[in-house]
Amino acid sequence: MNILAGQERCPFCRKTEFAKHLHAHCLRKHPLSYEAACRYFDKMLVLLKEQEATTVVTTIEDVAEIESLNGDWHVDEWTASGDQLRLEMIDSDEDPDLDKYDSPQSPDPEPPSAASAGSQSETDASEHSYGDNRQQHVVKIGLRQHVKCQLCSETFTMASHAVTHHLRDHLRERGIGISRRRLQAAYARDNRVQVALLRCTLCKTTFLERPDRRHECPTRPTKKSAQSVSADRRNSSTRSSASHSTDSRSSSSSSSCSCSSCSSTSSSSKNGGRGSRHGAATVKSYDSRAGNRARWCIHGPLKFCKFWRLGNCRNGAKCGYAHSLCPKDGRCEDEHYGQFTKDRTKEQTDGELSDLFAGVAIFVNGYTEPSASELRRLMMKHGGAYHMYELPNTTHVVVSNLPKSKIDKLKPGEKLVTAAWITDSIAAGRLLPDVDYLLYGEKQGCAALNKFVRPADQTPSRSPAMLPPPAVDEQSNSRSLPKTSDPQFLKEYYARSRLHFISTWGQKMKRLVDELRAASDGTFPGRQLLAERIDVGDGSAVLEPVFVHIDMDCFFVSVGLASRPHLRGKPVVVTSAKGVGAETMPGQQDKTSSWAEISSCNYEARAAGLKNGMLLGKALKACPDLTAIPYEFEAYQEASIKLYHILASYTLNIRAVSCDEMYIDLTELCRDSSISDPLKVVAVIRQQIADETGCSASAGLGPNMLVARLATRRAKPNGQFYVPQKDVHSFMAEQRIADLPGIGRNIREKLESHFGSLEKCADLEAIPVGRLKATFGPKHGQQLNDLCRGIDNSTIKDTTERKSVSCDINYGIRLQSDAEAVEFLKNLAVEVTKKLDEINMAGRMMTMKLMTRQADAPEKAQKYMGHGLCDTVSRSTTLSRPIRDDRQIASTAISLFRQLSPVVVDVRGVAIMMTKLESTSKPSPGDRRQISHFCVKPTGAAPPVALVAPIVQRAQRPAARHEEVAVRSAASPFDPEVLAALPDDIKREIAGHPSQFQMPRVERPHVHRAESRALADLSLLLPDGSKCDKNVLAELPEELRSEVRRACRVRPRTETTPKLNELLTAFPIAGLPSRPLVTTPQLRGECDYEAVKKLLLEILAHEQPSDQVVADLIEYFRQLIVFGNLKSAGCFLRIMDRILAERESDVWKTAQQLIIEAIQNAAVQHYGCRFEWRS
DNA sequence: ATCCTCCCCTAC
DNA sequence: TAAGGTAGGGGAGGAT
Ligand SMILES: Nc1ccn([C@H]2C[C@H](O)[C@@H](COP(=O)(O)OP(=O)(O)OP(=O)(O)O)O2)c(=O)n1
Ligand SMILES: [Mg+2]
Ligand SMILES: [Mg+2]
Ligand SMILES: [Mg+2]
Repeated sequence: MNILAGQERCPFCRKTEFAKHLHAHCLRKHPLSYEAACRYFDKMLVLLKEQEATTVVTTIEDVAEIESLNGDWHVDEWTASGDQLRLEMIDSDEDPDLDKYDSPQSPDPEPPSAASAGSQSETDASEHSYGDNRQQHVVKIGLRQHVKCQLCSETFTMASHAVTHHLRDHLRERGIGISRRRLQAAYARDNRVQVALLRCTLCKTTFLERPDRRHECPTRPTKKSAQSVSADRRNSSTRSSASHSTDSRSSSSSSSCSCSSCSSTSSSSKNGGRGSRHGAATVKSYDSRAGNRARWCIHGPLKFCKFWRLGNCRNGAKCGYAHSLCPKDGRCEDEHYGQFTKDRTKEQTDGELSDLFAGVAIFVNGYTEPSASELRRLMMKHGGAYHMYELPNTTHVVVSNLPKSKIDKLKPGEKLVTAAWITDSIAAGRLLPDVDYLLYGEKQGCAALNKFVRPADQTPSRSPAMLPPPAVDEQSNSRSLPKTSDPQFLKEYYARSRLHFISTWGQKMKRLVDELRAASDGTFPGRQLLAERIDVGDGSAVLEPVFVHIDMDCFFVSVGLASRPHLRGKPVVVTSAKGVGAETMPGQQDKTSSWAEISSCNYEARAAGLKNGMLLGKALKACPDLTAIPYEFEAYQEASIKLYHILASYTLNIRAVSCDEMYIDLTELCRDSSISDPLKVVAVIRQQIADETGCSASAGLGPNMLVARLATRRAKPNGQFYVPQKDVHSFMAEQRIADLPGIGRNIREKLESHFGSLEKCADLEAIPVGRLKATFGPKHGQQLNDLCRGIDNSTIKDTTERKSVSCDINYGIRLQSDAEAVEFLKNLAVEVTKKLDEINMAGRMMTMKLMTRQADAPEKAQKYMGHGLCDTVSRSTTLSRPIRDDRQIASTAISLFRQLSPVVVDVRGVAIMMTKLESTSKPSPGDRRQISHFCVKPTGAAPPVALVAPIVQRAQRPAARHEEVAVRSAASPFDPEVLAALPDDIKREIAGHPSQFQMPRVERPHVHRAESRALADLSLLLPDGSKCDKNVLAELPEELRSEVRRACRVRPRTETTPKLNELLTAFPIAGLPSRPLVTTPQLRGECDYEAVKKLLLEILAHEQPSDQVVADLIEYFRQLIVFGNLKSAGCFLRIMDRILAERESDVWKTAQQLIIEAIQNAAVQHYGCRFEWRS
């Protein structure tokens, strides 16, 4: 199998150096995460190597790239001062003559001194004999030096992508975030940078320093033949020390070297190949952090957790546990990624770890000082456990006060302590007796929770349909969610999702402001009211600009309480969790573990530590007296519209932010009306809001929007606060950094990890902007700099037009089959189309985003029907022209979905996003007139009914229901023999991810994953004379094959692609009937050319095509294109063209256009060029 | 430099 | 049970 060697062309991209390019494909072109791609590639290399005993690494870049998987580049020191950056690497050689290290008599290797940096020799890479077959490839890389690969003699210049890439990774491991780009810039300035890499070619152990001469490669010189290696792999019992696991992920647990001294270190070599390290005392690798002890986080063994590398954590938000310190030994229930439970523990770099709290497990109940997250960090650091919830083995509950409710919750054997117990113990350096900090109470009767207390003025007979969803059919029977693919599912979901509502309203309010501006006659009725209530035109007008930020206080709760005055003063939340009324259901359901989110909580509830977005269960623990009221979306919308109309009666210098929030620029009003005190104006406005909506609003005033917004925080609840320019500095200095808009949890943590604990803006101000930019990038750095100084030059007018339209559903997605997925995508496409129609735009680019269950996540998420722990992948495609037709959107979406080829049953979230929007001059067919929902003056008596007018349904076409031309694999999904032939570790991997493979799955027999096409595609695309042994590919794990397939599928986007017809010539195999096709495009079950032709002629004979027929044809042609059956596609298209040319029917003409357009889109997507079918 | 894709982050 | 949507800004890294 020489496909990887030499100059053989890549069957996919026609380039040479297959491995390199496949790797590149893996890295860039397919939707797996980078880490996963690397792993797969790595695995493949090992596999192929073992089978062929041929090196596949042909360039130094490959070596370096592979090494990056090990994280074995090592940065010894990093210093930065101002813009000067200096990197010093451990240097393996002060003496360029590396051979001397081989000789046993060579002087003891000294750790290289930093001073040696910059004195590099010409020798960049050398190979030296290490006795027998043991060899060291020493690759030195230095600035402005050429690096020569010993293997292929290819030379590279310094600061190659590969090098900066790895340096970047290593800096990240050390908590230093510095981009590749900046590293490269640093290289350009500092020629002392060097990197040394020493790697044993036999066992692949990598050294960062000169290897200890005691390194004894466990791989004996006897070069095994491919056969014997194979034999080894087929029978694990015969494995010898020379055939260590090829996959480090399993090597840590199961590979054991027959050599007694080997066991402890065998697990730490990621690329361990066939060897383990003996006596490699000088080895320094990032694995050494693990201390040779297998450690686990919730994702499995620590060393394979892709979230582990701090700072390198693309999805870091999702690993909620301190790696290696997971309180539950690798399993945990905390999948919630929201702001309150995500609680990713920061790296423990400050101070010593200890076992102070060994055996102690705390649960923090309510507000504490220090905060729960700090307590958690402390517990992690000092050997204790931190429980998100009260668990049976919780030993201490930490509280700061002791309301009865907390005593009520006390379980036997549990101790209530103050946080001081923990802090004092740490300060004392020993575990102080908890008895001094205990807060005991007698267990008393359980406090009952009033749930969903009805509005005081309403009888229970009020339509229950008005509870959360105003408009949902009752016929959809209550208990469970509709099937994901059911059109009812989306409808119902959108009727109940608060986030959908507030998101939609946010957009609508922006439009409302635009409409009000457009409709304005220049008069402002509100200013008359102003004139009545305050002195106008008396004083001198304010000179400086005045911006006001207005935000309703706990908006949803306020609206809800307007009809429930008896609940005022009590802690109240709005949530979807349906508790039955306490009065009707005596057995109070226990909601203390509810995963429902709180939408809004009032200020009484906030006193107990509640926040918007918190989980109800957690909230109830912190505040057992809580009252929950249901959503009243109509009422929120009404209040919101009133709010905007009120403001618009004073000024149209409005920036809509959300349904309960906006900025206004009062400068003009104050100047025009000669008002000296803007606070008086604001007071009048707020009073009017309270009068008309029954809800309070707060306002912040400042010289810009940023300061105004922060002033609002101070003003809340039901207040106002003005920060004039002269006070800005002092005001800003005391603002908490976390309160700055735009600084969320992650950025705050990153800030802290880089610059230590920062509390106030004054602390942030002290950090030079250059450092911020170096850490966060130019824009974010500047933003941070400006934020903490209260600098904000943006204006009220929001001139930017819409950039994207998307529909995301990440809840309730449970798909059983490909057909269901297609149905759902069609439904979703309709929603996207509606949104595009609303704004009269069409999109030229589509992005599909999928969330899929993480391999080790349970199938049932903790939150009912939630997405659980997921990986996210996305894929986008640029279309030949903007589209806004639901069928085209659906077809593109289906295609993208197929390209992402997820395990359908594991899909937990789907999003379609249209970008590159262009406004459509001409409304598309079936388009409705734009309806202005909002330019209706709300009056107290007549609620703006028009505002909630249901969206006009599109003329219902029969749902383009077509049998997906199912791609079925004739072959058995996964051949057990192939499985048996795989190396043990691969088998284990397979066993660990059963869903990745088509193992017999009785429960889901109908799932035909797109991967089943992999082999077919390969067999179609591989040139006949290829030396590529298909059997080898067949032996790859299926997931690997699918990677290869994807790599093949993904058209090279950037390089010039051969014309499709040339491709056809280049791969004439596609149409050959002799070639056994594993899968075949089918039209109505027919796949034979003549049969399809006959069918096509029949179809074309009809007077008019049905939508169904058009959909079938589109899908069939799409399949032909995807499968490379271009000849057939061309023939059929020409037949169709010929026949339809003499046809009168416009319907057929349109259909033909649709079909051709779909085909061209598919062609562009898959081949990068249009299909010239007429020739 | 600047573009593109695939993310990540934040806010309501 | 539960309804975890969306838009915009921006960074990383690759291609050109
Ligand atoms: N995670 C969140 C945040 C907000 N909202 C909804 C409910 C809020 O009432 C409304 C407005 O959000 P705000 O941030 O303005 O919060 P509140 O108005 O509830 O409180 P505040 O007084 O702090 O403005 O948006 C939500 O459903 N979920
Ligand atoms: Mg609010
Ligand atoms: Mg809720
Ligand atoms: Mg708000």
